[in-house]
Amino acid sequence: MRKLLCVVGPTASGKTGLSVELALRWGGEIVSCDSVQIYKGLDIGSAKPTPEERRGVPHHMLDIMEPTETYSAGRYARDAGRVIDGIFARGGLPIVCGGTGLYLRALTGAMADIPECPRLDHGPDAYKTLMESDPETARRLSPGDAKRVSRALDVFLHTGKPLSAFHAETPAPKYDAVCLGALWEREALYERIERRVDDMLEAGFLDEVRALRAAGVLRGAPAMGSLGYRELSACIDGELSLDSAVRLIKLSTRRYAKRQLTWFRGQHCVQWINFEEFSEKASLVMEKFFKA
RNA sequence: GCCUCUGUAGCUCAGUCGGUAGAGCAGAGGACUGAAAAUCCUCGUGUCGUUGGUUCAAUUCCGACCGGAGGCA
Repeated sequence: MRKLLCVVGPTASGKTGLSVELALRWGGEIVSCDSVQIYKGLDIGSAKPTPEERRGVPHHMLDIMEPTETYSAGRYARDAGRVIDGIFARGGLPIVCGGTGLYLRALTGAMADIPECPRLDHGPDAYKTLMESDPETARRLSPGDAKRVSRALDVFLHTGKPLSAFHAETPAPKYDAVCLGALWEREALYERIERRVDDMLEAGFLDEVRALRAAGVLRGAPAMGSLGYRELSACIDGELSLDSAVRLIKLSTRRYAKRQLTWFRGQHCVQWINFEEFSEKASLVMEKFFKA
């Protein structure tokens, strides 16, 4: 199984800079693993690397979707997998960089092979229905977890096969992921988050959201549910003051970082490295990476 | 200076007709198989401002003191 180098961590942990450093030093290309940077026009608020930040390193999986389109972990696995195989084919070093845990799992850890299933509205008794059609999945899920309950029903109704059955046939992983995690003390990370939100506003985040709206991207569009875009849309529509919007963005971003930490802590492939020591420790890791 | 109100969890506040207390928010932990920056689950011990008194027992009643807010001079 092919080894795949990944740089992971919570938002604002400095993944972008670290991965570019690695790429410059070892001749790599960046494959973004970020569910928001996928979208065109979501630049400032998604902290998409600018041309200067990319420092001439090729970046993939950015700006491939319109903000009105729906993307998915499955499509990411397919699209990014093709890009990575292309890099390998020409003898390059792909470096996956991003904080979207599910996309990374879909890419490296394999995902059940399930056909596209249209999304349906299952009404208030969705959980009860699932209990009858796929009790195994129902037991696994909380009745309040509307999205997963709904997804499980979509799969069952469209394929006639319970989601749990698909999961049981999940294929083996495609890559052997070697993940470097950018480690921060919680408090320091939260400070970075707050400062970065301020910087984003300074850089014209609000205008970016206005421009998207003006271009016809509705509030309900998939991309607009992202952190910051959601709150600033509410602000533009007069439902929030800018101050409270900013406060909310900081709050929900901190929570997001916490969830990412929970996710990546559970991934055993992650080697955590203190951000300050990253550059020096990377050599050792890379040496080992290339050896075996 | 006098009067009134007030002091309980990191914050905003409930409450205990005397038997050592609980909500919201913040925070923490967890889950996660094609919406994932999404979605969901769990978690509340704190000298009840300090100090005397009454009482078997005081965060609760009484007094003094120390913060804070307002009112009258």
